[in-house]
Amino acid sequence: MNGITKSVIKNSLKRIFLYRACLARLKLMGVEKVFSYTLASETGVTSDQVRKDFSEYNIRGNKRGGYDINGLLEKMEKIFHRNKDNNIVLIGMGNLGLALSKYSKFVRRNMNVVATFDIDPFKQKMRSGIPVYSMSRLKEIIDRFSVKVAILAVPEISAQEVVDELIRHGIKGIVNFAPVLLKVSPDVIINNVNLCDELESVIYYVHKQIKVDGLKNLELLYRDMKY
Amino acid sequence: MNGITKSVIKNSLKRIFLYRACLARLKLMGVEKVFSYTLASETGVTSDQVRKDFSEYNIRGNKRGGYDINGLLEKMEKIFHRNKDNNIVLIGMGNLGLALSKYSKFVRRNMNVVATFDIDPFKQKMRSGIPVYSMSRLKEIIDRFSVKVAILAVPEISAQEVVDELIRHGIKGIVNFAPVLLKVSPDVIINNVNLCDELESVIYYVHKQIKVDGLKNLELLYRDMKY
DNA sequence: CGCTTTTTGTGATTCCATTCACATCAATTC
DNA sequence: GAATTGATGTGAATGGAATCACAAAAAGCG
Ligand SMILES: NC(=O)c1ccc[n+]([C@@H]2O[C@H](COP(=O)([O-])OP(=O)(O)OC[C@H]3O[C@@H](n4cnc5c(N)ncnc54)[C@H](O)[C@@H]3O)[C@@H](O)[C@H]2O)c1
Ligand SMILES: NC(=O)c1ccc[n+]([C@@H]2O[C@H](COP(=O)([O-])OP(=O)(O)OC[C@H]3O[C@@H](n4cnc5c(N)ncnc54)[C@H](O)[C@@H]3O)[C@@H](O)[C@H]2O)c1
Repeated sequence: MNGITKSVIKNSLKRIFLYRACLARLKLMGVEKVFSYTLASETGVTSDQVRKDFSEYNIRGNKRGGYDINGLLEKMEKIFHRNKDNNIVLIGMGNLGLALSKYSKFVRRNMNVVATFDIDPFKQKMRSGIPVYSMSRLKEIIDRFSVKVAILAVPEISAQEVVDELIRHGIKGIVNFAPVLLKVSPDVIINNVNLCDELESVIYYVHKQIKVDGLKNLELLYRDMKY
Repeated sequence: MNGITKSVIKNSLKRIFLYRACLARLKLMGVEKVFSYTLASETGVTSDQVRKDFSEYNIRGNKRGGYDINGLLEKMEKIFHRNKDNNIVLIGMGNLGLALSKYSKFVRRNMNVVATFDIDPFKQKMRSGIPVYSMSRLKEIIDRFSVKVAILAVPEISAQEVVDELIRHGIKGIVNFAPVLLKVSPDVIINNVNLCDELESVIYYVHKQIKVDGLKNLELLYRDMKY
């Protein structure tokens, strides 16, 4: 039960999600076929990339005919196990947990938050939306709904102990919002989402960009001066 | 004002954030010096990686003596512009926006959400925490606080129009929670955070892992049968 | 049916991030 | 103060992901 776990989610997988979102939109618009370059320009990648990604996930189209949107979406559903329901538990019904529990897009993708848990008895009284249970019922619910994946939205300080408990009860994958590196055995998938870092990254690049723009202007100025 | 924007945040930068979080923890514990391999084992990377990353950001230590934690943290603060305040606006005070507006870690890192905005007059009446303004005051606030970065937590359907407005008023970087690809000019930094995808990735890898484990067991069985 | 056009699928190539290997430097020991 | 030890810092090697280039397949057309 140890070893730091970096989240290792492939870029190609993230792109596949992009393609799928795009395909769903096109389908709604009544489109039936796409070419790799259509998807490419919609998602901001190259058409080679699209085809290479499809190739990696064994998705194939019709030479010359492009791809059939329905077939493509079906294939993706199978790949992503969206044909079966995926039951999820959410731990920590604070600010973030509450927002996540109300997010309807999860359900629309067959990801059902079947129950939420909180240590705070006051939170357990909430009666709108998804039920909030005490931590003592964790095992019962995980077993009943064959839950394999959890969302963790508890404070930093409790994150590790909660994770240990989750794994003891059979959880195999966790989306972790607490800004700590969890120690788990390597067969457990951890995906760390650190919103502070995401924001700070943007600030960093914005400052850098402004500096670069500044330099560009300087260069222009210099060029002007030469002629 | 067009061109799809993928978020391009370097892994090395993300690791630097990891190191920093780790250093802050160590400092609290009263530690004053670290070696690259200390940081490495704490963050689950190799010590080469740590040194290479530091080298990329021009952070340098003492040969043989390792790194001085205070010096390191100061250097990082400078790199990340944490010595100055960074003013942020948050658009969309729905479920997610509300949670984010209450998140105290932003402030602790000198990232101040100076104001939030919502189109809904009802939301504008909220009087706890950060003020919620109507969109008509966007320009005024952005100018007054020299805001360069925004958090976007509005519905998918409004995301693009709000982004256009933000950029018109001088915003240069956006953390976008709406699951759409925003079209912006290439000098604007976009960081897309798609929580559905993050969750779905975990589900995908968990299923895959279970399959792999299954195979491993099969192999064991097979080996047992041979002898 | 064979020729042309169009798009896929993938080996070959390039590019970039990580890892390796070691020269360099600072501290410590004798 | 020379020798030794233990760390950094960085070019070189490696590996993996993105791009390129083109052969193969399907559709259309005379
Ligand atoms: N609020 C945000 O927008 C935000 C943004 C990014 C990251 N985060 C991170 O997400 C986590 C939750 O943030 P939050 O703002 O919702 O905090 P919060 O304090 O509002 O909520 C935490 C909840 O977890 C519960 N809890 C505490 N210990 C528990 C335990 N051992 N078992 C079960 N439940 C427990 C608490 O009762 C509380 O309801 C934190 O780690 C925070 O750093 C929050
Ligand atoms: N709730 C979540 O946990 C969650 C998780 C992941 C992603 N998201 C995404 O974040 C966004 C917000 O989600 P939410 O659950 O908070 O939705 P929500 O409907 O609760 O909140 C959206 C808010 O934006 C405001 N708004 C709408 N149009 C606007 C405009 N043109 N200008 C300013 N404000 C406007 C609305 O009045 C509302 O208060 C969505 O795109 C959603 O897909 C939400």
